[in-house]
Amino acid sequence: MLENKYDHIKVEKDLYEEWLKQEYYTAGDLSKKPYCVVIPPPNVTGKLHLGHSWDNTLQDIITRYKRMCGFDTLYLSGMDHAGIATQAKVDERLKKQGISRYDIGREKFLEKAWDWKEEYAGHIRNQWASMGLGLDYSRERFTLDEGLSRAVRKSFVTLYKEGLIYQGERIINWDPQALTALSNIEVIYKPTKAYMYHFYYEIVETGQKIAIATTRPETMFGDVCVVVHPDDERYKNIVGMHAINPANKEPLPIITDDYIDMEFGTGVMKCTPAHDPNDFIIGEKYGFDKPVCINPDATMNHLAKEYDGLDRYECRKKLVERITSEKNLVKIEEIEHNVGYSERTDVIVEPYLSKQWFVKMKPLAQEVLKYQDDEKTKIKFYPERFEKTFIQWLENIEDWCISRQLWWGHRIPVWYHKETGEIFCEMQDPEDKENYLQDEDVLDTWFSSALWPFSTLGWPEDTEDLKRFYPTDCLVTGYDIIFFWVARMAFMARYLTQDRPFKDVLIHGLIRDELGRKMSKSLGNGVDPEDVKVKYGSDALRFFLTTNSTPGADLRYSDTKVEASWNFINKIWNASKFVLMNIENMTLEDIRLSNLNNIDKWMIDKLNKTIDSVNRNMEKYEFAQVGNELYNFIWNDFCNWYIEFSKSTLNSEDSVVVKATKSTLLIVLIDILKLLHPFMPFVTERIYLSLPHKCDSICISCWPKVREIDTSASEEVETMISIITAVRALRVNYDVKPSLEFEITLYDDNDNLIKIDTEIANMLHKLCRVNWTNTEGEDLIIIPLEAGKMAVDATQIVDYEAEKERLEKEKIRLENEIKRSNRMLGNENFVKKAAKEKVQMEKEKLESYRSQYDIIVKQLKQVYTKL
RNA sequence: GGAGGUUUAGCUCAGUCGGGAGAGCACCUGCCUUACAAGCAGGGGGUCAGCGGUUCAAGCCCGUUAACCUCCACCA
Repeated sequence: MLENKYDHIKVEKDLYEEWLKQEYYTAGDLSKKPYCVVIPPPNVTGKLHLGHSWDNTLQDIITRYKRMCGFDTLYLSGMDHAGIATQAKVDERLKKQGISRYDIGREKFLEKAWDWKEEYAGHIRNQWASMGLGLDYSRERFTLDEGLSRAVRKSFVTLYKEGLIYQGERIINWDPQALTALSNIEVIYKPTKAYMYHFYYEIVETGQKIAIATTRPETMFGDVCVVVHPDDERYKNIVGMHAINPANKEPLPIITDDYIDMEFGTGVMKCTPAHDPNDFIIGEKYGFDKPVCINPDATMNHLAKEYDGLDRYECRKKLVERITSEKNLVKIEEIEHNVGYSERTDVIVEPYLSKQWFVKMKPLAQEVLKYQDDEKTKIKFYPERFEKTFIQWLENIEDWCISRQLWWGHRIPVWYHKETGEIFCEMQDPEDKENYLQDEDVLDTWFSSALWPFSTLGWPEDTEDLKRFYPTDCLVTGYDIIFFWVARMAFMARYLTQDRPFKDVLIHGLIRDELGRKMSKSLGNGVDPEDVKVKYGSDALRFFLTTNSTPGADLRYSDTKVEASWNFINKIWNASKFVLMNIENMTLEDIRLSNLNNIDKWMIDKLNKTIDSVNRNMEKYEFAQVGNELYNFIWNDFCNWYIEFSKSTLNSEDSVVVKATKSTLLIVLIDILKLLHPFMPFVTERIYLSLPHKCDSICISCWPKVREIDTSASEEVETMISIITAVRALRVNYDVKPSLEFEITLYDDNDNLIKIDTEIANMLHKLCRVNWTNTEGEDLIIIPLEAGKMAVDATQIVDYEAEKERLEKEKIRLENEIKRSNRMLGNENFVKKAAKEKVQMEKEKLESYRSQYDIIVKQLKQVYTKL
């Protein structure tokens, strides 16, 4: 038996441990068709936030649904080492102990990092457990584990041998705090206040002065030339001459290139090949040196002469002061422009010339784009529009800088011969190791993430899991990491496995606070999922997260909406209690779908329609739609109507009638629990296990199926429902004494008497004290119903004033409807062009309105005589 | 500069095939009816952002304007 009150803490307790013990989520039933979702591996940097809860719940809903539909379902568990992020956390922890990672060295540092990983992996698993995720822990992977490291090495070696990974000296984004290179997408551009400094450069040959502007004066120590546009009349005379760099007094050759925008600034640009990507291209083109004047930690080097060792901004300040004192300052302009910041450390990124490893992207991207054209090989995006984002990025892709100057990560599998410098890159380490030095760098953390869907299944080994579950079926992730992750998995999978990594991608948005702001640490507006779980339970949180937005849209967290979800669960709890109280010890085996009365049949019919629609929407990942559907079905059809009806039938003396209704109650309840289970696994399991039948967990039960049922009486039941609604309204509108019984008659649209089933007539009497008569009288209130109309004996209803008001309102409504209908039918084009059924329907409507109108007018006349 | 999104009830959002505008919360009225007052019953509340077009018919399709929000690329 269920507890009297729904207590989410008690309900959710202990169930998860049992599920794991029974291995419900361990895939491997070879008699079934496979279905696979891999978890986007969370970073082992900290606790999971509400965004994870959302992401994971979506995956869990999909896999629970598929499992119940009879698939051998694998929801694969795993975590990400998150290179730079984790290293920063471990650094921070060491710093608190007064240690730097350089004090303890690479090996010791890595030990600390592994400790950190173990600790946070535990937290993460606890959070997964409290969310109820049906993960297969027997296959759990970590991006730095042995198998995945082999996959990473295999990929690197393969790509390297094919020439798709290369080492190059290029301008990269340098994080001067983390002291590592970054890829383009790890740089966040933010509008920032800055100054544009205009300086005079003296022409050596003529002594004249020209003005050149820069936002980063400290890089002037790395300048190699001055560039103007070849068509610029203003500077024609000085091309080929030299300008004195006011920073170091070196003469700079003046050259021309049509890269220059004559409209911008003074139309003259200084060129710093080692510190600006565009300048780099020019430097290459004309064969200039590329002097580096800034150190990795953003201090100046010897080229800056007296500023050697100074921080880049300190140097800027001092240099500007000096140039000003030398009267070479034209002006300082305050501007706002986009400045790149490191995604992880939030320091300003320095464009920096350095030797790094890159993945050649064009050929890899091309391959994905080709496959994307074919329905059979493409990755299908839900919603579709994100495919465009994905494609556009691939079409404009730049090479990917994959080396990082960190310790926590996959060490680049490249050795340099100590004498010859020759590169060794194989699956095995070099045999004469003592003659080689391994590359110090590690790989971008996204390199291993890019292999996730197949590396976790055993690739590069041709394992059973890989054969069975790959390509995976659905990937769920936020739109913010389409570039970071989805695109990279796509091209790695194409290249290394000659397949797509997954068939579908379900994209969701960002979670926001009540005011629509992004949840962030700095705003302190984050909502901790653990708090929500304590207050409302996981089930309520899950239902809220997955039924309150459409795919791809952002979601606002709302306490009152989680509360509404809780209320819904409470409703289910109470309805279940009612069913359990009334079925006594009836078991599943006692259920018979025979001898159902019309109302029972109507209920099953409604259930069938709900199952049908839920199935369609589940396949499309339209979970909000499913949620809405189930909410309406359960709260309105089942609780408000059927349970109320059943209270009367359950009192019947006829045991056949009682048994049929009990069967229906039980059938519908069980199916409701199953339909809801993917959304709210705990409460549905708790109730399911309380049912008097021998059964295993609802987790491994069968998804509901539509039942054959006679639906001929459904319409009649719908009519009954509309009669009850109308009578209730009458009682309120006319302020009728509760004891008063109504005498009513029912007509169809052609004024023919409708005979009503005794069972339904009895129900009407019980539920709203309505008597069924065929009397025709003068004093009738006519109420239109969905189908036909209802006449109520009004002799006992005294308030003619109210009746007049109601009728007048009704008259106006009907007049308008008739006008509208006439307009449509009077329109030749409508009659000619619209679908025949539509025209016919409209004609019938008009008929109905007219007859209703006539009655209302008659009624009104009568009412006026009474006033 | 390029791309995408949003605009529907007081608030948060649905609205699938173009064919009588919906839900939750909030609000008003009446009820402790033996599953549930976290509930039941009844009710009020909309120029579907503006303008134009296509169509017999537009919240939905096309164009345009406005406001807001993302993403991408970034210029000395």
